[in-house]
Amino acid sequence: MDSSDNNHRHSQRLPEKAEVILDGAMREFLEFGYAATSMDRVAAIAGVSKATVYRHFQNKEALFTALIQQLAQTQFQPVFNLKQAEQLQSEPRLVLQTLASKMLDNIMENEQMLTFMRLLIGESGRFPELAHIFIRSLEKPGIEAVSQYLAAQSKLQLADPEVSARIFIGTLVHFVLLQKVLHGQESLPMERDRLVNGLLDLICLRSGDRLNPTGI
Amino acid sequence: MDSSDNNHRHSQRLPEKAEVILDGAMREFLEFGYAATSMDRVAAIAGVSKATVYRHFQNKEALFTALIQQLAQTQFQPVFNLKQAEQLQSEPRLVLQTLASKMLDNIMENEQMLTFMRLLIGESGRFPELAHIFIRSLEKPGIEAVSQYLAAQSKLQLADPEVSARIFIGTLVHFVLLQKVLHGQESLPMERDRLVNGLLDLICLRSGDRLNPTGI
DNA sequence: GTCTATATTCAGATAGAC
DNA sequence: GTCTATCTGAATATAGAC
Repeated sequence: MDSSDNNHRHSQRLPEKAEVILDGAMREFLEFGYAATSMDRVAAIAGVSKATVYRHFQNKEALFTALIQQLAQTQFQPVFNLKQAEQLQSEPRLVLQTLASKMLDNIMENEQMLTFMRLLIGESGRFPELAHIFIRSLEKPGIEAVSQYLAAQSKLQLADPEVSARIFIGTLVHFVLLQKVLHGQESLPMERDRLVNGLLDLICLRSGDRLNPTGI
Repeated sequence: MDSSDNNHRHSQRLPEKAEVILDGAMREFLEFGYAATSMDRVAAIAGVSKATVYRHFQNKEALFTALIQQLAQTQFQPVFNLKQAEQLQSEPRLVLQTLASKMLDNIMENEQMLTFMRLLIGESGRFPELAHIFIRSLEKPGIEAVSQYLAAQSKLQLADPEVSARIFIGTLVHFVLLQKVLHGQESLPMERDRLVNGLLDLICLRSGDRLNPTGI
């Protein structure tokens, strides 16, 4: 009875079995996808037996959903840390440029993140709850943060800040999707800074700032 | 020897076995994904034996790539038919609105298309050539058509039409991805017309057209 | 060309010893 | 709690008759 609590005695930094299993599961699921990942390999990589895996996770689906939840809420969450300090001390265009840069850096140069996107979108038909987690942990906070920031910039005079936020994020996400996720860099090249600058022009230029050569 | 050409004698409208197999394969791959689709079920749905499937397609990968190629180049190609007639007789904003409407109708209300996007993105890591086909058949023509159209509209005075085209298409694709592919309609609602109008405002409004209330 | 039957491998999941 | 050993079903692919 009292011999069963060797779990939280002084094992604060021995990684729990569940963690080890999740680590192995991450590698496998990200590499092979859901269906092609075998519980045999998950167990082998974690260095435990298959029975142990099944003692910690009811079945393959449960392991997968637990993993995706963990990834969405820890590994791949950051990005939208627009501190108020930064927001206030710069021009909106500079703030947005910094944000776009951070966002693209965090995603495009992180092969694991790209693989995660492939996996999650690919399984979004069979695991709609996981897609929902992705939206709540990543897309929704992102859109809301940008939206609120844009709404607070009276200089920009944006008629619909939430729509502007979706244009901003949508353009960048689509860029990542095309260039990296779908490997379109060579067949459909586009310089990153060129796109970002054009996007910022569209969002930030108030009337009178655009060239105005001929009539009107 | 000469008994082997019963293939193209008068069978012009008896569907060939390969077609029947591809039809069955489409249903299976779209429903279950690549790894979880079994050649047994493909054969059963097509009404042929497994050996027949393997006589027409070298293996599962070959069947899958043949299928995706066919889908990308026939089933899911249309969309960007901006006839010159339409282009010339309307205001750019109206042309773009029509285009956005057609595009969203064609994708958002077509569950097969959404499933196809999930499948292709999900397998883009393991089948990069297929992602490339997707880009060449769908994304590239789309971006180029919009880009050329925008470039020809001198009224719009767009500094970088190709970037504008990417913003236009990227915003719409991301909208589809969020609302439909990832099932974000309830958790992150956005009215379609509101987004499209805001997007058109951003792209089409020349200087002086925006509200200009206070100073400047 | 198409079938039936089968070889072979491997999957998810569990029983029972320790 | 963790292991070894195993059940059961299903997967890809092929051999060989017709």
